[in-house]
Amino acid sequence: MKLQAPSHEEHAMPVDLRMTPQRSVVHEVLRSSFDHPTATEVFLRSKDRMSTISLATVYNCLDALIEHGLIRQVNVDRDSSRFCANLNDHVHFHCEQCGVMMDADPIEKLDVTKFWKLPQGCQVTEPAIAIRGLCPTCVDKNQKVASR
Amino acid sequence: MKLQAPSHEEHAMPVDLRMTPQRSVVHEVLRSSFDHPTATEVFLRSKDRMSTISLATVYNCLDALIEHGLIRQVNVDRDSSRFCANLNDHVHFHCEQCGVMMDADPIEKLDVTKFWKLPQGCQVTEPAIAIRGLCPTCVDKNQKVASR
DNA sequence: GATGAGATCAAGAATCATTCTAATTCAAAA
DNA sequence: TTTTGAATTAGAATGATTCTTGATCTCATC
Ligand SMILES: [Mn+2]
Ligand SMILES: [Mn+2]
Ligand SMILES: [Zn+2]
Ligand SMILES: [Zn+2]
Repeated sequence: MKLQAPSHEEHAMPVDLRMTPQRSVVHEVLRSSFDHPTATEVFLRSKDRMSTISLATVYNCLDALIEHGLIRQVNVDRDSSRFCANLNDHVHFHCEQCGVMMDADPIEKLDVTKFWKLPQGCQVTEPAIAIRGLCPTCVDKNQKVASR
Repeated sequence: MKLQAPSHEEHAMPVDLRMTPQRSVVHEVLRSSFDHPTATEVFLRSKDRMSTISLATVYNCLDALIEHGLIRQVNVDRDSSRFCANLNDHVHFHCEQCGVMMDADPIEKLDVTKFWKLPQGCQVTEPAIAIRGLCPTCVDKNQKVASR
């Protein structure tokens, strides 16, 4: 993973990203995906639109799009990174059984210092929240199995 | 990552774990470490106490100890897993600059449904919270650099 | 329109944490 | 003591990601 301390003077919006055909395709794939695909999944979907695109290029495009704030990278544990074109503030619900990942919109801002005693002198950048559980499909599936 | 749906009938406490010399050493290393070492770091520290222990065994021991609830695995993004012998309910503060990881004890229980709109029908198992920021040491270091 | 500098793309190699395999050793039960 | 399954170990395999390197493209300038 690339640790990249956000500098305070950096702008929220991209300055200049040459929107090449490959980057367009990758961006478009993500904007029309709501399941948070992995790099390989993005690669497969991109090939439908541009059969010559390579996995290396998909990784390059994802990096470029992330750096310019057009998409977000989502990590849950050490699983493959997933990617998300929803730029609104949100966290992720992750199904422990099938792996599906869904957006969860914020209701109110969480002040971490209200909930946890941070070590003296720590400066909080951002809490990373991932909500684990069972998606509706898996809840149903389990109920059916249990009642047999 | 090992996806392992927690079954409802499983017991919270370990039933039987043969406490072999290697498992003892790994456990003892973790109980005397407060910096959340990686598997390789656990391996190096274990070698001080048992020079013949192998990395494969350390991985096996960590798995066994985790499965029996004697230690916890901590993941931040896709970095190497870290391990923690603090079994009290707590979350982790992770320094973005130096990578140090510290425990943060809960003040009050967080009800995720108060803060985020979960998709209809989702069953929450557990929220995974990691707090990112700068540790006191890095805050100081940066201040000194800035004032030069 | 031609040229050159720098960005982008792409194939394949390298990396590295982790898992797997298979052979050996160990330990508790019979 | 023999048996049998578990534990240990070295080393190979895996797989996501990053790196390297050469080809290709873009676009400003001539
Ligand atoms: Mn999302
Ligand atoms: Mn801890
Ligand atoms: Zn599911
Ligand atoms: Zn630090």
